[in-house]
Amino acid sequence: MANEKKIDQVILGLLSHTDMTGYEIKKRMDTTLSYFWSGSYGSIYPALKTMEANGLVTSHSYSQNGRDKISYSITQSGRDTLSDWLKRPATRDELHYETLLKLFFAGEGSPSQALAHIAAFQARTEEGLPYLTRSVESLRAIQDNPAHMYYMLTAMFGEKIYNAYLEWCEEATSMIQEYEKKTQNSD
Amino acid sequence: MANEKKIDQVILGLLSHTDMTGYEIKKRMDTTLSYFWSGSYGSIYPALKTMEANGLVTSHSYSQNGRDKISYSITQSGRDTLSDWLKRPATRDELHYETLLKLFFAGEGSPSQALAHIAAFQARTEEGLPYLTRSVESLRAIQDNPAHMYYMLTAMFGEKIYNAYLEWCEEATSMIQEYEKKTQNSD
DNA sequence: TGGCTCATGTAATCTGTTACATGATTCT
DNA sequence: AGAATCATGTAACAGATTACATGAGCCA
Repeated sequence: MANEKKIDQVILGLLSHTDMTGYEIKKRMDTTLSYFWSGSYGSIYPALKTMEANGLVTSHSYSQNGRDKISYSITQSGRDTLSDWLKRPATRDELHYETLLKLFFAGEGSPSQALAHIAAFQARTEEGLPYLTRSVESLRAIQDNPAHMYYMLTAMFGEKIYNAYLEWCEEATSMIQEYEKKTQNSD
Repeated sequence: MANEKKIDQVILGLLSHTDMTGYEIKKRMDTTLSYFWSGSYGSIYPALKTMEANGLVTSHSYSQNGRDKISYSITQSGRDTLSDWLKRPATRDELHYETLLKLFFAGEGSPSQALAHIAAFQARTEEGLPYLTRSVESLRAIQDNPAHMYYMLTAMFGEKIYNAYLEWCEEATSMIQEYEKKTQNSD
């Protein structure tokens, strides 16, 4: 009955803001949503087809700059579906930190490997943080629209945990380096 | 060639510390690893069977308190597989925060719904935090073993981000409440 | 006695990724 | 000219969850 497929809800949510093509939806996931959601073309395009067949979205094809595009709009039925989903409590948050997993078992490897995993994680985080900081700043300025407040809140979440990541990276790195110094082990 | 199936690596990692039954592996995931990994019986038991067939683990059945158990041990081949995996960089961390998703689209719902999602997230976080704090404290005391340092580092990670979650929950809650006051909207 | 936890397991299903294919346009 | 990006899409596969089944022991 109730549509629980998450990818559908994400797409409906994005379309509730503005019309988009499948390609744009993917891009949006890779930027605005990247710190709390992800999805591939292989899930987006089929989901759009299915939802159109079910009357949750409509499409119209057009050409822009010589490129063929298919833009999707949310229907009232789609809005109702999204609204129903928003009413229900979140079932759970699915977090799979491969980095943490490798660190947890790092006793089977070497300290330098552990340091490398942390450094890679740190680099990725540092790369993503400026985008979040900019988002928070620009959204703080425009308080016209309730939706903008919610965007800001999620961006604030991202900014906060990214900063927590970076703090942790520094602490963890120096603890492992201390340990290396004490044991004088090479690998 | 190289075994990339994550559930296999998690199990090998746990077995690298000590022998365990499938049931114990599941329990461990739900406690020690819960803030960065999860898995179900439906993935654990079949993985154990397959890995036994491939010589990565061995099993022995016994009875304890009248209960039949199957305990698994990691083999040298299993350790090699784990070690190979630890050498390779983490491909990516998969984070799916359903809570954030519902908040991002909360403009299509009501402020009270948004507050409810945050409150539920806060409650779950508050429930899990004491376990992490205790883990960090007890692991800080025993610095005998490199493996313990890595456990502590992951627990520290959990503690840090859980505290960041809670800070954010308070900020987000009061911002939404401010907004509600300004607009005097009921839902 | 009834309900919960311990303990193992399977089948159906879901959901999604990866890798590929296609072809046009824009950038260098 | 060649590489990268825009843009859509599919097929094969991977990986995991859910729901169920079974049965024993423990607690109130």
